[in-house]
Amino acid sequence: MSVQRIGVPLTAPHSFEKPDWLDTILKGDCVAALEKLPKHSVDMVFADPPYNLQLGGDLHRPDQSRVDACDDHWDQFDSFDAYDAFTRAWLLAVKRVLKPDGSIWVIGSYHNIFRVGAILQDLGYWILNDVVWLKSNPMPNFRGKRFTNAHETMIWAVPRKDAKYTFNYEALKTFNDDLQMRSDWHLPLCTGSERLKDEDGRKVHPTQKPESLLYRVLLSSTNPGDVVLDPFFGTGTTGAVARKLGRHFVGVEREQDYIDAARARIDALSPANDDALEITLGKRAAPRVPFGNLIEAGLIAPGTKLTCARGRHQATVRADGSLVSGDHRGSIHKVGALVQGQEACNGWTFWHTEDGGLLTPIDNMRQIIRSGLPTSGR
Amino acid sequence: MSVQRIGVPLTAPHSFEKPDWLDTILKGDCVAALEKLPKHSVDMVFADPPYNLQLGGDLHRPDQSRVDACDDHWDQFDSFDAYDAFTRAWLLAVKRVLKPDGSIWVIGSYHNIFRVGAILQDLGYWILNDVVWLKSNPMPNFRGKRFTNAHETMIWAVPRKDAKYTFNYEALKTFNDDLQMRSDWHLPLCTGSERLKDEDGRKVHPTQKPESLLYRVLLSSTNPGDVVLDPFFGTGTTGAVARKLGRHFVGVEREQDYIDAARARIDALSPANDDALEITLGKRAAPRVPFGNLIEAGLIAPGTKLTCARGRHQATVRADGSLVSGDHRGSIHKVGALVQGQEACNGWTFWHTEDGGLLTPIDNMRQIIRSGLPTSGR
DNA sequence: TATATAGTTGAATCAGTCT
DNA sequence: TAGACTGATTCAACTATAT
Repeated sequence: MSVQRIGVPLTAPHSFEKPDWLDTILKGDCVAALEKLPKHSVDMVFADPPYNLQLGGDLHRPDQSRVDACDDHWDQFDSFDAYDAFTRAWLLAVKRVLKPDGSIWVIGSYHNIFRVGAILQDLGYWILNDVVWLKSNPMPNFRGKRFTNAHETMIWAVPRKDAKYTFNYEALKTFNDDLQMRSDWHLPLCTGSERLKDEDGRKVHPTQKPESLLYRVLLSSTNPGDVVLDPFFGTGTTGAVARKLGRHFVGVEREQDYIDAARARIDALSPANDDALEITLGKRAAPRVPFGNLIEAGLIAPGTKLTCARGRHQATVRADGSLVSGDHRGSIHKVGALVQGQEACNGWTFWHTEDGGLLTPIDNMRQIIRSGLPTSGR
Repeated sequence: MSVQRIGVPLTAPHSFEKPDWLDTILKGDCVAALEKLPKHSVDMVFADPPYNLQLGGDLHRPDQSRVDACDDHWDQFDSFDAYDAFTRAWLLAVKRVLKPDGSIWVIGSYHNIFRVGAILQDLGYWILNDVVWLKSNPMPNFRGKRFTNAHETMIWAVPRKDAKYTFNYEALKTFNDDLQMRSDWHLPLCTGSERLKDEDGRKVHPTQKPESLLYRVLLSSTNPGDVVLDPFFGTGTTGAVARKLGRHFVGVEREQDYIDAARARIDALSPANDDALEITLGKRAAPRVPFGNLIEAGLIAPGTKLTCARGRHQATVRADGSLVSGDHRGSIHKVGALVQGQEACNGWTFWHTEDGGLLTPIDNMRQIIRSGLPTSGR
């Protein structure tokens, strides 16, 4: 994978000086700072605005340790109206500096993304896709009160319906093993050595995004030499990936601590170093197929009897994918272990369905699900 | 572990006739039809509203065959304002008939889901999760101008912030091979024999949802016997799955063709038997057993020494079920917290009895009480 | 040095009942 | 209604320490 170099040829027909704001971080409120940029001067915008989380008291893990919540002042808003006004203001300011054929990405969670999306549409932006970032290692739901919040949503939009935006279809397809890139991206959180820490080992920013995410965003919707604006620059992930990919950046950030960290981070990079790119490529794994999927898919009905290969043990399937065998209840693995008096058991190969005397391991049905073939329905 | 029965016994203390609208499809506009239902009469709502698709002209595949897009007249709105007014109206009508502790699911795509989500919040609904349905076999993006649109978004919400909603956490966890269920659901489209076709082999409804999706929705947020409302009933996937899972349904639909198809589809079904509908319940569903009961039952004697799992902390049981450890006195939970210097502690899992070097959590004795096994008495 | 075990952590709108 | 009390609840990945 090769990368083109930055740089505008000095002899280009419309040559111009490199603007002084290019590859810098503007300090201040984003709406005010964006007034310093010329109209239609950036090719793409990546924005990670405050999510307006409305957290209650402290949350503790089952081991009693306290969750380090994002409770920073910049994430606090008095009401939805206040958040909407804020959102409308910065999206308008962005629209002025964005080129007519540029595009914008905004990331958010269910706390804010619906408001952002509706306001984007109200302001005349045209949504191209929503892309979901599926986290391979999200924080669990410790109290068991909801589904694990395992994704965030990105909206990709253009400032007008008929914009001729950049989309590197072939590059993305190659990147994705020659399959069209889908709207679901499986990537891990920003942890480990990539996560910026201060001298005391504390994270510098509560919500630093992984470079792998920005890598895909910039690769898909910008060209080398393009200018990428991030109005909520934070610790500069957008700038770091832009530099690695040979794109220009301009950031806006209010907090001096974040600016310092971002500046140091980006200055340490040399542009378009292929080696540096390697680490940004995320892992991708095939999704697991839990036993419950077979029931949903109609491959196994609640009430079905399962047996082991020798017919010694029997169990009945319940609606939630649990098995019952005598007094034993639980997952296919747990009940398989219990009926055998063993510590562990692979339920997929242990349990079988019977059809006319023919025993078939339930693992075979999992293969049907994985293959994507249509199932019979129930 | 018991299961509620379908239907209300006529002799029950607060007996009432089965409402005439139960398990029926109301024909007409959804706001008008919902006025026929009593206030706070449904436990859960699943809504698949029109998507407000704005397709400019026909879409063709590379081989020039026309894509059968969703261009039915019910899916056309003149503007975002019109769509918002429509959305506000039906979400308000739904809020009247939904029980205060019920919940609502709404499914949509990027065309409409941001407006729906923002209006839900504006109307005072409290979002619990957004759940993404990842399609294992989505329609490719034929023009290669965007990412393959491979998912739809569902919003799960309650009508007020402090609602005590139904969430079958343990059942879903069992369903998912003993891992808590996440907000990303990988499920195939509705195809094959499940997809309703007319005599000419054309699909009856353009956006028929897979039963697997509804199966998971109903399993997670309803109990057997609950009433599920679908204000955009279409060809009745919600009703079909509700019947299979021993839930009641009520649907609203404008098109007679859809009503006929849905009615025939549901009438052909018989509900699963009660045993198969039984689901895995968590500890919260079990009756409370005070620590003193173990003493009354003779499972533990006053004066017994308890220790933590590592033997670091010790305490003595007193006749009233309180513990003493140094200067600390109080319940198993309070003393457990005090000796560790923590705010809270689950005494049931913290304290252990010792027998020949073997440590056993006192929670095991609680299991004996709950199981109803005979104890030694006093 | 390699492997095993223990500890830490991540954008989180995270309890229910009785007095 | 506010406060006290009971007691339920976690997954993947990385880091530090121990063997």
